[in-house]
Amino acid sequence: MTYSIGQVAEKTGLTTYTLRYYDREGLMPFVKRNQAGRREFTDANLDFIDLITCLKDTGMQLAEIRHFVELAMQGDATLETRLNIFKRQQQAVCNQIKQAKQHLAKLDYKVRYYTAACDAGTEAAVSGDCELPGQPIIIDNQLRVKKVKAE
Amino acid sequence: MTYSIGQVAEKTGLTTYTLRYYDREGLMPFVKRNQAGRREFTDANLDFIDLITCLKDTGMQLAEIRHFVELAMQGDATLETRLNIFKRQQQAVCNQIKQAKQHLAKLDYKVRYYTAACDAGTEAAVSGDCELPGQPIIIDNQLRVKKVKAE
DNA sequence: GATTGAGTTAGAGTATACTCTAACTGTTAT
DNA sequence: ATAACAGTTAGAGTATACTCTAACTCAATC
Repeated sequence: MTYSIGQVAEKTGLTTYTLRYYDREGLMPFVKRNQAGRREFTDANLDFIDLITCLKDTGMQLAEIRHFVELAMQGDATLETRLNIFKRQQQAVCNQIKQAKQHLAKLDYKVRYYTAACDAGTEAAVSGDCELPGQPIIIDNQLRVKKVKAE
Repeated sequence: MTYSIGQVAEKTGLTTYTLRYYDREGLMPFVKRNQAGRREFTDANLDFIDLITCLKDTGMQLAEIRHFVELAMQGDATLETRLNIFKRQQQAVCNQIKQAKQHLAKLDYKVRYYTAACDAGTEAAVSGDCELPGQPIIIDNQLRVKKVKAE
């Protein structure tokens, strides 16, 4: 079972332009052609494209990915180099997740801050340094624009 | 206390080129100039630059960030819009973390796979579809290149 | 007062990753 | 056999985010 470039585009979500671009950039030297010169992708090829996508999405540049592909084409002699590439990328993604969580903490604070400000009707009523996620948000009821309902 | 553009570059890790570029792109309309026309950054400005960096690092484009800055400059009338921007970005980062974790699972599998392959000396000895993280990695000792020490 | 150093601008150049166009070819349906 | 369609290439164009250069200004030091 093989797939045309259009079918692969559908399956992967990449455009045919992008797939041909990747091929030209040396990211897919394993894709065979039929007698008419058209690409015929196998299931193994699709798996490899998924891997390329994984590496790209985790911040690896196309040039580095091409390098990895070249190593993979050379067979067992490059096993250790490839292992190290994955170890490095693994570490990189761990750091990315750590950083993303820090960013998320900041965004969480901003949401709480702006929720309080919306509630009060003005930023002036909301205390504190917007940049300190740990800090409690205090509303100065004197400065409210929208009045609070008495209980 | 104010800081020159060079001091801000040191503090933030951005280059002076980048800081001026951001200013030109309308990301820092709040930065004041001294009588000589030089930028004078306040601590509040530094905090805002940190926020810009947070938004950029979580995938927001400079054009969107400029839009947010414009809203912020308009004051309380845009509080809700700004709240919604942060809510959307919060959700975006959650998804990014989820995706990164999936990528990491794939990379973890690759590391285990290549570790086994390095150990065996050849990929041929390592079983299974490299693309299925759940699958156990089995080594065919018949195909080993480096022999295992007998116990 | 000249030099050094850090700032200013406008605008050109670069890197990366696509994205599209034009001209052409081979396969399939009418 | 002709039209429609999906593929092919080389090469140009675009988007985004910087990155640098040139020419100039201002403040401080020798």
